Amino acid sequence: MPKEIAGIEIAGPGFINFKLSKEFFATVTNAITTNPEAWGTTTLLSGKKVMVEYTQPNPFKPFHIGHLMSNAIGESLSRIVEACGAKTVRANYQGDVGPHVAKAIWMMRKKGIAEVQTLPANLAAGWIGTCYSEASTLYEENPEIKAEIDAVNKQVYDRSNTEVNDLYDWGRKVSLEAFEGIYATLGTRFDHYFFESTMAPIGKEIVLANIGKVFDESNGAIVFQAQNYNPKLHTRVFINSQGLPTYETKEIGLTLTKFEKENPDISIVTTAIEQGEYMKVVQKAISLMYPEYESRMKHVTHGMMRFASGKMSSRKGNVITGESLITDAKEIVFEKMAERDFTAQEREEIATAVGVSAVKYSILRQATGGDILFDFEKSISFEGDSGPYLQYTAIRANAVLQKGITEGISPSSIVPDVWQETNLEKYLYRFEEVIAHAYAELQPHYITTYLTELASYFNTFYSSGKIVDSTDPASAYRLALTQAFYFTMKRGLYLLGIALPVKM
RNA sequence: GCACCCGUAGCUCAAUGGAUAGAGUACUUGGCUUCGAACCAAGGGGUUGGGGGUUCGAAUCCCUCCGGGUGCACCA
Repeated sequence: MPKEIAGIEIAGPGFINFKLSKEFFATVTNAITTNPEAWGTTTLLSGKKVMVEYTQPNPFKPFHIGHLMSNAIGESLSRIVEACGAKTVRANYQGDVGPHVAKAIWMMRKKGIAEVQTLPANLAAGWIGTCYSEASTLYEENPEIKAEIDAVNKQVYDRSNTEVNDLYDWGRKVSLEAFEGIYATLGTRFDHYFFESTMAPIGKEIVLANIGKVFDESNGAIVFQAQNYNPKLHTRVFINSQGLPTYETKEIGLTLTKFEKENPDISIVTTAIEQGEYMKVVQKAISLMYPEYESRMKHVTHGMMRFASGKMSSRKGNVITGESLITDAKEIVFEKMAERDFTAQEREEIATAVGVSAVKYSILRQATGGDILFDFEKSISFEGDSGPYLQYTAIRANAVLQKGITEGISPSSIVPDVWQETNLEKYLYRFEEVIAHAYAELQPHYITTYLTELASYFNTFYSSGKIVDSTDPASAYRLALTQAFYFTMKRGLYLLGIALPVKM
């Protein structure tokens, strides 16, 4: 994807063997350092609106690792399309109805909520999640309890029991509050929250209106026979034989609501790969009714997080959730910072930024779609190929810049007469090309790989000699390069959804 | 059984049909009185699951076999 920076066409692959001119390096360095706000942007999606849906947790259930994966990928994609000039709209779709709710409420009622009602939202939500898990086990094992929970499920739907209503309202509110805390930790802010409870009637109306045209009756249910349009697809139920809308129908309601509300040029949905086939069927049905939406719907999938050697528990021995993963990562950062001189508040902020970066990096370092093999000690890495490595390198570059200021040396993009070109220079200019590539394939890991290599080149440059040296006239250019690197890394980390603390 | 995704160094992963398939990790060794060592430098480690084909050129595209994951009617 050839592109021009200040009139100079940039090269494609194999850059490292290309002989680039000093004028080229000077132009690139100057472009980055004089206008860092514009660096790391493209005009590919200029004037477009892109809606990105991700995370999708369920109130009353724990925030799972899958939600963490979807969040890391979705947030990064949101920022990447934004960098390509689009207006990004972030959406979250949450399952606030269904059997899981009834299970949790049944157990909540059994235990009583008087004591937990005063707890902070995250602890109360944790307790609700435990209620759900315990009830799920009983639901499978005990037919009488199953019947009781099914009865509660009906009450949740028709709101016929005040006690159930109160438990539902409180539990939903507390769950959503707790999720909000997690989003804040992860650096996500959603523009829209959609709920299954509201999408069900919208979708049902559309399905009923298209019976005979798109949908058919079969064994008392309303189905869509997708294989008639594409032999690789299959039949799915949209309204079951009891007249209740299934998840497919809710998805139709959701998609149409999105287009009606925001009319995005592109609508991206990030989910686990299990939804892959199902989503193709739903999108086919939508495209028959609304052909104008067909090319605008995109689905990005991620795999599961699998655990090495059967170690399915967190550091504290509990079941691993998305939340516990972050907590565990933070604890390791606290241990690493033990000897450093920080205030308590700094410690908390740094631990969050570095811990989250370690987790996000482990998700965003590989192509989306495949499973991630997770071994806590190895995967949450703070050395080498890791999020903290990138943060550390950026902070170190900034420390050099600060020293330049105290020594009174101003950066200059003019390349000295005697100068041995570095890989850092040869690689910096490719940043925007990489962003374009990441957008084209909806793959954040291109940026991760690029930043990791860039950091490595900077560290080599850094260790090859002093950057700030008032006796050396080349110091000004070395500072400009350092500055160009710093801006690029800072911007790149932002695109991955990783925060950059001022120190660590 | 059918469909989709995947198989690359001991392990975890990269590689836009293009040059000697690269990183990290692990292992061995060297480097902090310096701008932050969460760092850097050096070393060994490969029949890209097997076999065929297309191409000037294949980890990448096609066929086949083997192995793994996921999905296939009233869950989400």
